[in-house]
Amino acid sequence: MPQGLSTNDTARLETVINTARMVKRGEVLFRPGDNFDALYAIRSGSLKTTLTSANGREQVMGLHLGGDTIGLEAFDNGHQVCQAAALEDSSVCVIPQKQFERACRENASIQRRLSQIMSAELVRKSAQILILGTLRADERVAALLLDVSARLHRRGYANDEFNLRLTRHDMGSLLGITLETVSRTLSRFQANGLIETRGKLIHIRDFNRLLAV
Amino acid sequence: MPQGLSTNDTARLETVINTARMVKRGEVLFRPGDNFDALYAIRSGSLKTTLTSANGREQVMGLHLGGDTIGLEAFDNGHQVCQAAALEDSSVCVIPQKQFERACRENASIQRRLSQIMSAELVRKSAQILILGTLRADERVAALLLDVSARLHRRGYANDEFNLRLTRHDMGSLLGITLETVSRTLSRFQANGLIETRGKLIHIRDFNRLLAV
DNA sequence: CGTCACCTTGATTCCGCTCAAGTGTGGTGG
DNA sequence: CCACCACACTTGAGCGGAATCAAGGTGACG
Repeated sequence: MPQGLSTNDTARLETVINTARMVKRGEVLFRPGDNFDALYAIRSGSLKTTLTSANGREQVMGLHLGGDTIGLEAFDNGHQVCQAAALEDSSVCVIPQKQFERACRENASIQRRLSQIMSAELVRKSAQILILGTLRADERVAALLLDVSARLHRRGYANDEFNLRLTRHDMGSLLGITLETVSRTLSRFQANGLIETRGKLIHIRDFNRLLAV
Repeated sequence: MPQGLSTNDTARLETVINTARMVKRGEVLFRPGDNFDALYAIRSGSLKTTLTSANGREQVMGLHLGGDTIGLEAFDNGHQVCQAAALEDSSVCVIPQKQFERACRENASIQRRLSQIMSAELVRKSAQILILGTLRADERVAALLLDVSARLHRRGYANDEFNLRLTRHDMGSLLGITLETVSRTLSRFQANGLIETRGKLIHIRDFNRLLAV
């Protein structure tokens, strides 16, 4: 969140981020319709956001890792639109909306940073639309693995081995395919030596061939 | 754009929006990689935004009508990520980024309005992800027709008849299906009395059955 | 009035879904 | 600590919806 801010601006930001909150695995951080009283910056762990349509179908909108900020959709009409649930025991920074808005008003850098974060989220969603609109099943799975790998790498973790806390069902929902297709695709990737999996643990063995779809 | 702003705030906003620009049908307003020097508020007409992936597949990201603001993704890294092209002769307000940022700094209402616009765009993209991830072809086509209808209605136009300037190909791309499927679906809707079409002109005859997928 | 892009409709193919059965596996309570 | 149980995962068989391939038809514009 403080990325690109000076030490002074970061200090100002920290005055509004006074509380951390634990979210246990499976616990829901916010639901559609909740009042917009805070943004949440993920400190550790991972969450998924989901949206359920009128006819009851659930779609996983995103997988969110440490460093991500969630709840941004609520600026629109003052209410949350997604549901956010923890995939593992996680810790989030609570950023009270009122105080954060004041900070934005007083500090142009923080304000610009907010625009940047929201814009980055727009880009992320655009990428997801591209995946859902143009890729075949195996390409989607490869794209997910490479995306998670790159995001972890950017945060200083190993990029070739990680725990993907999503279930096969959630991965399928995120990618617009069924859990069976996800499972089969991962099995095939493993058979072809692209990856190794053991349950939720994923080891990428051949980045080039995974990139080549 | 000035929605929800006081007359004073609107006046302040208008000081930065000094130029209108015509964009002829087929003309490109901005491209991926262009420097972020302005946002664009659509005054009249319609545009499409598209994104082309590394392997050359093009995805229509959105259909943008009068009142919409485009170019918001560029806050992320200072460059445009989508391509915006006019679907018909259109007019857009040019909002120079530098001056707009100053206005945001000086005027908290304008700043809040920016957050709101970006958030609304996040919600719109979420809805598109939901469509691409969960709906079948005929449901997607129905969703598009109803979405356009509702947006026009909100702007005071008739909600049961409109000109959809997208080609079948673009509609298909937007919805993640092929142009043939779009064409067949529209024909079937017409045969069943849900709509009437004559080329790009669309007349909705039965909202209820269209809603019922 | 000819040309070109867009659209419609049909035939066939195939990718991913559905249905089904069996195999882990982690969390809980005895 | 172990046994159990619910839930998650894997794999197979068959089907179906949408893609692909193909062949006209339609309309806008110079």
